[in-house]
Amino acid sequence: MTADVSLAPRDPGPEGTRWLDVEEQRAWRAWLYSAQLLLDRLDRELTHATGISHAYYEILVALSETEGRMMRMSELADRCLSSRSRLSHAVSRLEERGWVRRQVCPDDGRGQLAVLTDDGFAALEAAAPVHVESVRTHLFDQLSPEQVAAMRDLGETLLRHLGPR
Amino acid sequence: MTADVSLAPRDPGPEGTRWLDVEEQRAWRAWLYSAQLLLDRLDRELTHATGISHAYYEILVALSETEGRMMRMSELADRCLSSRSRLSHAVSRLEERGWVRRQVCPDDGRGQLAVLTDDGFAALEAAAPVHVESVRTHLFDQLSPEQVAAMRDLGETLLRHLGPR
DNA sequence: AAACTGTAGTTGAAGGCTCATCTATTCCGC
DNA sequence: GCGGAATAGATGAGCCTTCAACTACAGTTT
Repeated sequence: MTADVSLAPRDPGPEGTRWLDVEEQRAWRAWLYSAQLLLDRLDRELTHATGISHAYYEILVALSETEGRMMRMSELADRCLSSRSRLSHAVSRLEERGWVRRQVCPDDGRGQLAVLTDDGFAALEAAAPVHVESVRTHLFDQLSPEQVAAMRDLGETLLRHLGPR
Repeated sequence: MTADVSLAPRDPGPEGTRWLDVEEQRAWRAWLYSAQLLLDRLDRELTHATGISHAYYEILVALSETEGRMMRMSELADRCLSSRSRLSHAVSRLEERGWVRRQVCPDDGRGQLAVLTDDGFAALEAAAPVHVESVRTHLFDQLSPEQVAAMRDLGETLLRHLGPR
């Protein structure tokens, strides 16, 4: 029924590949589908209700949390799990909206600071309740406290392996 | 520390928004980051090792699992959690690679069948072990059997809410 | 069978992401 | 303080996704 296994029957012998068994496939598919659907749903609802994609939202949030509402580009990229290039493009677009501006970093002539403007902060303030409600509706309202604990445990376990680099 | 809450202190009163508490934030952040990192990692490893993105991989897998290795476009889109438009573009690109071809649906003159070619199947056969190994390394090898069970439970619970529609 | 409505799929434009490349600045060893 | 290596960030091309039309066929009504 699933991806990775449909091929297993055709290459059954002991040839080194650690194929997934039926239970693993189910777990994997359930995780993958739910993750894709949830991320997609949250992004869509936020975008349609506020005009801010989840990617932009994360940038605005990161900036809003710092002293002075400003942050070095590369630090911001790390926080947002974004590549430098992607962040640079995104900040350019946020600049066009008037929500962020760039400023040369005083300490390091190579560096740039991304600064959240008042308009940007206002946009974030308007979007936050919408997003939180969305996360509640599609995630927390669906889960028991035990499942929330398991979700956290799972996430933190994977994070220890995957990053934060 | 996180997104959704950084704004909570500034709008503390009882104004209707069900903000996340500290525990919920941790769970949410852990899930979000781990999901983004894992999806990204798997896609990157597959793409770099085989030239097949995860999105393409899912299309090839879906086709490979059917009788005759062919499927209606819209059914394929549903299986891959893809929009019709996105799938249509993707199939066009796979057609250029010679991995899929289109064929008018005999039953329904409006419909198209996407058919996996032998080359496409061969490409999938080459990619599958790479992908499975990646999923094992970054997911299953990191988790206890209990965590795998929890992951499945979580995914299935969310799927009941989010779809499949 | 003509007209309407709904469904299947495609298309093109616009925005977003990735990758490779490029510039500017800092750091390091001498 | 000079020259090379490393770092910060920007940029442009190409690919991918989305969105809003658009075409074509099917099913339904009259």
